[in-house]
Amino acid sequence: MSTLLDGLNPNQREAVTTLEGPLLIVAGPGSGKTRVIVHRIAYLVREAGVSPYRICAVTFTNRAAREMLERLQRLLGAQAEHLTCGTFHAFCAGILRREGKAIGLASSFTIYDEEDQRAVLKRAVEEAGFDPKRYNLSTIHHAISGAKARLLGPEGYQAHAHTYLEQVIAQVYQRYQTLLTQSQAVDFDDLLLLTYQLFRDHPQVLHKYQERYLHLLIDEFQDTNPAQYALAKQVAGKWRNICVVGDPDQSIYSWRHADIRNILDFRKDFPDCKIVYLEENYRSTPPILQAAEGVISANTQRIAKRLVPVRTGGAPIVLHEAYNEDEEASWVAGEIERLVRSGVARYRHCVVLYRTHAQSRALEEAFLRHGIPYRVVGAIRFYRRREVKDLLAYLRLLVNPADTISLQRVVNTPPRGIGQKAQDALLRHAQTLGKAPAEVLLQEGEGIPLSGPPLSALRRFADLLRRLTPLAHSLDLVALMDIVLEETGYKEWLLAQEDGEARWENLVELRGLASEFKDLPPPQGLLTFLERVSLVSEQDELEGQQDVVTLLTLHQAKGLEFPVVFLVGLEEGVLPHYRSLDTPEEIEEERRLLYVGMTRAQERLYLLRAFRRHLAGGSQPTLPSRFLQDLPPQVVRGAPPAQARPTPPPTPSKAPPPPFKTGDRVRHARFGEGLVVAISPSGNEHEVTVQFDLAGVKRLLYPIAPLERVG
DNA sequence: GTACTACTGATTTTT
DNA sequence: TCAGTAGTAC
Ligand SMILES: Nc1ncnc2c1ncn2[C@@H]1O[C@H](COP(=O)(O)OP(=O)(O)OP(=O)(O)O)[C@@H](O)[C@H]1O
Repeated sequence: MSTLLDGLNPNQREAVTTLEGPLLIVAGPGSGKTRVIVHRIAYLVREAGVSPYRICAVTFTNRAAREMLERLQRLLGAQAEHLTCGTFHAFCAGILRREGKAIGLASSFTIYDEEDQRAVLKRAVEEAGFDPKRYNLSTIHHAISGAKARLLGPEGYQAHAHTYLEQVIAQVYQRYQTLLTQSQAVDFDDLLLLTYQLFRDHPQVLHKYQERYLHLLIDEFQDTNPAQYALAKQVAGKWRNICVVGDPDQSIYSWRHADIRNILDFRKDFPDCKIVYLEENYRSTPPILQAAEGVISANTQRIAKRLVPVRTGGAPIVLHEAYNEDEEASWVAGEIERLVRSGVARYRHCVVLYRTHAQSRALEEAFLRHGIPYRVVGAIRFYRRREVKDLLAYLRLLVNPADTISLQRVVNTPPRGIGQKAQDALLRHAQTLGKAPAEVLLQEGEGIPLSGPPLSALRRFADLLRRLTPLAHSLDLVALMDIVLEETGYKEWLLAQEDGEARWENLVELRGLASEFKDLPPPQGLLTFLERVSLVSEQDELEGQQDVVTLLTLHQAKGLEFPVVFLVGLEEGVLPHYRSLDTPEEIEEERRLLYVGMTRAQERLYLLRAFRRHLAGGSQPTLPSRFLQDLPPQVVRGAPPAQARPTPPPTPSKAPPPPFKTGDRVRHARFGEGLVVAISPSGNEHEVTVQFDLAGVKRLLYPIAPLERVG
């Protein structure tokens, strides 16, 4: 009966059995946070008699959601199916599908991925009258995404736009949003923002969900953004049974606008909240935990937490310095071989973690040489492959003719003689009619200012669309895919391409994935499939069964645990990454990334660095990561720590004072231009506080940060 | 309109 | 080092 509480310590029990009111759980890695969420849900259902239908659990990744559901299925059986369990994005997508009408969004709306968003953005920049080459699309995209994460629509952003660049962005944002709306499409951030606005402006819709969700639970709360927190407050507004779980030291997504201040705000917004601390670590051996503590305690912007290992004994951390990345990889491969041969571990117990995907290459080569089975959770995601996106674009277009980006993608793929000029004519014509281009084609297609071969090519394409569109509503998904591939000539064309066979295989695989949805009634199967494809990424498919070594980025490793962990590339420029060296905040986040990586390990932890590494062309000498200095020597075996602490980065003993003063305008390679607010000496450097036009206030170390005076 | 070549420019992390 | 693009030739 109370087996649910048996495997829990007193604090965990308290967190599981405190059912009423707001609850904040703050705890370090391996302290059982996720376990508490799972058991709390099971307890709510089994002991408190709460209907699973009335519980909503939010996770950080789809994979985490699936794992949580699997664990709950074991505890609750079939009842678990009625739980709502997913990421904020998936949760919002579902709400918008059902309730979007209220804000003018058709239930067949399309979710644009990064690439699609960029295409829209480029067009928005042009249409707003700016030269897309003069503005960095990534900067603008990041700014718009940041605005949305802070719940600012175009008008709201405009109101805060002071500098010229911000004004430009405000106009582009406005245009970008119009284009999305016209295409009945949303980007990732819109999923959150639009749901928030829907709830805000349509109380009757909000009430429905407020009433339903008696309990809301949020995992990895330290990596939520303001929009997500606002949504959580809306949904929990009626019952106020909101339970959030997080660890500020594991916050590693601030670049995606996550904000740890949500934890502080939670205490302010719910002053009656109960706070539970979990202070026992069940995962790692004491040396691993001690080493990780050593690293994280060097962060200044942090509140120390107690974290006591439950386990005893344990091997010391192994530090290894290799000559270059190839030898680093070989060493890892050799060590894994040794562990497996001696029966200490199996392949599937080992994981190799790195800062960037590019680092996986040397490892893969070494594993191939050594005949070690492995799996990389890659950067080139399956669903982003050209041929996969082409087919998906055809499918999207059939359910959402307003989707102009998809139309542009497929209208001349395979080549049909509809070039840039014909496409422009169609787009312009549609614009004057106030309709979507594909709708113009579907309806009559007359009046397009074209003649001759381009016009007949366009007419043939219109016929194709007219033939295929009704099939989306009558055929099952797999049959539909087959017909589309045949009728569009895509299959034939693809197979005639250079690497056509291999790319065709990807479509066969996609078809296999789609078969899961083939039994849903016609348009539903397609809609569900398209949504899944937009929200699910490859690492969500991480299956634990096969006996292979796993290769992951540090970000992907969040929330996982492995008996044996190898962390490679512990060098200045790699970890901390050279693109994250400019502000103390960025460097602290890099340090947290290392902390997250180290605390994945249960039994054995290896830290590696290479003396030389391939960067931008040639092989270059490296310096050991500054974070290695903070490893307590008594828990480390391997290269003497003294070696790991030559002078911190390339700082000459006395740096020159900055050639600017408070009030001057300066330029930074990444943050753009801004105003110097303060300068103060800091060690050998000067800490310069700059109010950037776009990037906000940053503290930078001159001359480490590339700042130059302008004007 | 299409296909190829030569050049440029920029290099993190992802729901 | 390489990928994406702009420009050119057919
Ligand atoms: N009371 C307990 N008794 C035994 N094992 C426990 C207990 N609590 C947690 N564990 C184990 O500790 C490990 C870590 O738990 P869990 O993944 O829930 O921690 P977490 O706090 O979510 O970690 P992280 O923040 O690093 O993701 C798991 O293997 C879990 O089974």
